[in-house]
Amino acid sequence: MDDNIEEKSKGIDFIRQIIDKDNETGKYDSRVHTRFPPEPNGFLHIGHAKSICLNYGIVKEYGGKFNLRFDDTNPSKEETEYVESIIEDVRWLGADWENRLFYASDYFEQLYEYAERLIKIGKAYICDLSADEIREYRGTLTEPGKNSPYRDRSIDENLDLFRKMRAGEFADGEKTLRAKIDMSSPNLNMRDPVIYRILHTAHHRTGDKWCIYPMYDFTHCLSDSIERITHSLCTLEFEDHRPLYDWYLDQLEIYHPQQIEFARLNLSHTILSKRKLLQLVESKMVSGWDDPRMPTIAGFRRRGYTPESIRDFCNRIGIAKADSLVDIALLEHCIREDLNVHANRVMVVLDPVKVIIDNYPDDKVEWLDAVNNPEDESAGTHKIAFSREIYIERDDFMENPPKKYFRLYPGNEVRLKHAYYITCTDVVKDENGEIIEIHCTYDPESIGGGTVDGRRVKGTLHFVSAKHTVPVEVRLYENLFTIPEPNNPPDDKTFIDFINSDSLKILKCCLAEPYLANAKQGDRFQFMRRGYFCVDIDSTENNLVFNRTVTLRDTWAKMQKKISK
RNA sequence: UGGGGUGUCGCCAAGUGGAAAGGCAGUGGCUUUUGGAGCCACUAUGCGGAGGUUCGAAUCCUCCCACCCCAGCCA
Repeated sequence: MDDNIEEKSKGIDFIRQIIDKDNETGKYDSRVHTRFPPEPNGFLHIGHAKSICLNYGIVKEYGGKFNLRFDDTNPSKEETEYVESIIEDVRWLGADWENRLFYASDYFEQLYEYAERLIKIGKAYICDLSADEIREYRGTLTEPGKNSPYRDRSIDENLDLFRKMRAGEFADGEKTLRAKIDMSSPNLNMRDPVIYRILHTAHHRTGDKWCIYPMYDFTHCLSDSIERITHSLCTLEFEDHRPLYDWYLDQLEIYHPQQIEFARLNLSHTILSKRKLLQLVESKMVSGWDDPRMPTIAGFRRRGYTPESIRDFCNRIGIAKADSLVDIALLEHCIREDLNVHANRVMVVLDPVKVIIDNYPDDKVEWLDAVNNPEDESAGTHKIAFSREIYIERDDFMENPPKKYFRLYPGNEVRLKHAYYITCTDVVKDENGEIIEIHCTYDPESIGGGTVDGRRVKGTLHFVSAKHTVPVEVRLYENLFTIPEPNNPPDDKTFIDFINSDSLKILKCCLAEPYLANAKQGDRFQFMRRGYFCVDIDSTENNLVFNRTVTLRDTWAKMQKKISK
C-alpha cells in the first residue's frame, strides 16, 4: 500500500491510471490479466523486455495473472528454436506465467469455428481475387476501395467453399476468407481484411493438420478474448487495428478485452527490428542472436547484464505514447549501478608491461589482503600476490606525461592497490624504442597502501605479480553502431554503413590474478579501473574468456577526449 | 491531398485550471587506497506556434506547424 502511494506521488503511467479506473468501476470485476504475445520468428530484444516488464510488472502490482502466448499463425516464418529461446529469455527476466503457456495454434479449431460463425451471420465471404487483385481493389490512402466481385456469394456457398479450403481442395493463394466490412472505410484495416489464407506449409506445432491459417488480426484479438485477458497492451502501430478487433469481437458477441497502445522502445546506437537483427545474424556480421553486441535479451545476458538491471532500465524509461529514442547511456548506468554493489573487485592487466622493483628481495613473495567489494563488507576479502617483478597496464606509464597525469612516470610515486608505494627510477627500451621494463623502488613502510607519515599519492594502479598470473582472453565491446540512430541513417545510407568496426576487440594476452583461476561461466567481476566483466560461454578450463559488460565511468578518458577536440 | 496518433530541458518523463517532479547525460565542488563509488550544487520566467476563455492556462477553446503509423494472403 505504501508503495502505491509512493508510486502515485511519482506519477504512474497512463496505462496504470486506466487500470485503476477500471478497478474502481469494476469493469472487469477488478480482475487484471495481461499477456506477452511474441511471434516465434526471432530472438527477443530489449524492446520486448519493455513489454514484458510492463505486462508482468502490472500483474505483480495488482495481484493479477500473466500469460505467455506465442502468436504462431504463420508457419513459414516460425521455428521451435525461437520458441525455446523466448521461453528462456522471459523466464530469465523473471516473468512468471505459472501454468499459462499458450499458443495461438492451440486455438486453431476454435478460431476456425469463429470464422464459420462469421460466414453464417453473413459477415465473411470466400474471395477468389489474387493477392495483386486484392491490393488493387483495396484502393489507396485517399481513394476508397471497390467491392470484390465475390462479395455477395451465398452463405451456403461460402460455407461450402471454406470447408473445401480447409480440406485442401485449393492451391496456395487461390482463395481467401475475408471479412465483409466496408471497402470505403478511411481505415484500410476495415476494407474487407483477409481472415484466412491457404498455406500448404507444415506448422512447427500442428504439423500438416492445417493448410489454412488465420491472419494475425483475427487470431490475436480472439486469442486475448479466449484467454479472458483484461488489458491487451500493445504498441502504437496497432492503434488503427483496434476498430477491426472491436468489430470481430462485437460480431461474434464474445468477451471483450481492452486494448491499450504504448510507444515501442527505440535505443540509441543500436537497432531493434527483428528483420534487421536477422540480417546481422545471417550475414555473419555478428556471431549469432546472442552475440554480446546484440540488443537481444540473449546478447545482454551473455554480455553480463543482470535481469535486475534490465528491469530497472525498463522501469526508468517510463511508458507513454510519444515516439522516443532512449540513450543507451541509461542502460549502461543501470548495469553499473547493479554491478557496483554486487561484483567482486579483482585485478587484471589487459595490456601488460613489466615493472621491476629493484629494492624488493628477489625471492620474496607476499600474500596481501584485498577487499572484495568496498560497497559490501559481507563480500569479504581474498589474497593477492606481491613480488619483485610485476605487470602493470602499459597506459599507466608515460615517459613524458601531460599535465594532470598522475600515474607512473620517471620520478613519480604511485600506489599499487592493496600493496606498496613505488617510485619510478628508470626505463628500459628495446631497439625500436618500445618500453620493455620499468624500474622502480618501493617503500617497505607503505605496506597495505598507506604510510605513517601520511604522505599522499595521487595515482593508484592495479597490477599482477609476474610469477602469479592466470593468462586470460578478454573481449572488449563497444556500441554496434557509430551513430545514435542507425535506424534512421543520413543521406542514402543504410544501417549497415554505420556498423562500428571497433565494436569487438579481442585481447589474448591479458594477465589476471590467481583468484580468477576458478571463475565459472557467467561469473561477474569488476576488473579494477577497467570495467565490469563476465565469464563468457566460450570459456574453457584452459582458456578463460571474459566479456566486458561495460566500462567504468572514466573521467580521465573524458578529459582526454575533450583536450583532443 | 483519407484515417489514426504524438509534440514539456541534450535524452526519457511527471504534470489532468492555482508556484514546471524525477532519472540519464552535462558542468562545478567535496570526498575517496579504483581518475570507480558516494555526496552537494547548477541547468526550462518556460511546456511545437499564434490567438482566445479565465483573477489565474503546459492543462480549456480555435486555427496553424512539425513528426510518427496505415495501401502484406507478415506480426
